Amino acid sequence: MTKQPIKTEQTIQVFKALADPVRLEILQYLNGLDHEVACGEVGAAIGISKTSGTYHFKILQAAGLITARKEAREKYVAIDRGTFDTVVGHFWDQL
Amino acid sequence: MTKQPIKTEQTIQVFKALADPVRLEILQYLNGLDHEVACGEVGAAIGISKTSGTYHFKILQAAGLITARKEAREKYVAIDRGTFDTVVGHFWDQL
DNA sequence: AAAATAGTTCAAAATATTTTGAACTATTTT
DNA sequence: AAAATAGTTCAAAATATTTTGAACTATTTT
Repeated sequence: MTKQPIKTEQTIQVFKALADPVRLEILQYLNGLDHEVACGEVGAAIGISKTSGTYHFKILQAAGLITARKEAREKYVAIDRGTFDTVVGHFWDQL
Repeated sequence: MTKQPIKTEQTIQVFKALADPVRLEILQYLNGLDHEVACGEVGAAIGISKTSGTYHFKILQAAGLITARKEAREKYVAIDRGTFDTVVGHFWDQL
């Protein structure tokens, strides 16, 4: 059971996802909660349009920084700190 | 003597600097060394043009990820792990 | 059944980043 | 003094990211 190396592509995807003020606001909002919330709640809280929300949540999810679960009409999102900790925590080692 | 909060702008600048394959290669090269080297050596090692080097080294330096010192004709660069550790290490705290 | 709600898709426009080459400055070598 | 070397500057072109609005799907409320 040896540790999996992290691919450069994943590292870049995560850093790109983190390198945007809107997405940092989303993460900040989610980080203050200990439960999932609907995308609409986040969007309303930080003042972005639905369309913009769809775009940014997709990037965060693809990077593994949030989890997303669609239930009927709504999509529930929550922060996923594991990806950050893994990718960023091992940055120097496997750079 | 309380810790300084890190501004969102700096966090974004650092993540943006890290979110590029050329710059990751530069950091990887520098990370394997324990001394400064001329920009030209790095550029030759990873196969980029002088112009491209100038562009990327400037971004890395502005983000605080490398130190740069001009001596006569050459510019010597070295990795600066402190910025990464500070900005990224405190990410969740002060998000 | 109609209206409202939550979110998505698509394409166009706006904006930001990266690459490229030519001309340049300053320094070192011949 | 001329040539070579290390890096910079500038502007244009190429590419990537972000924003916007209209039309849409699926679900829930009235």
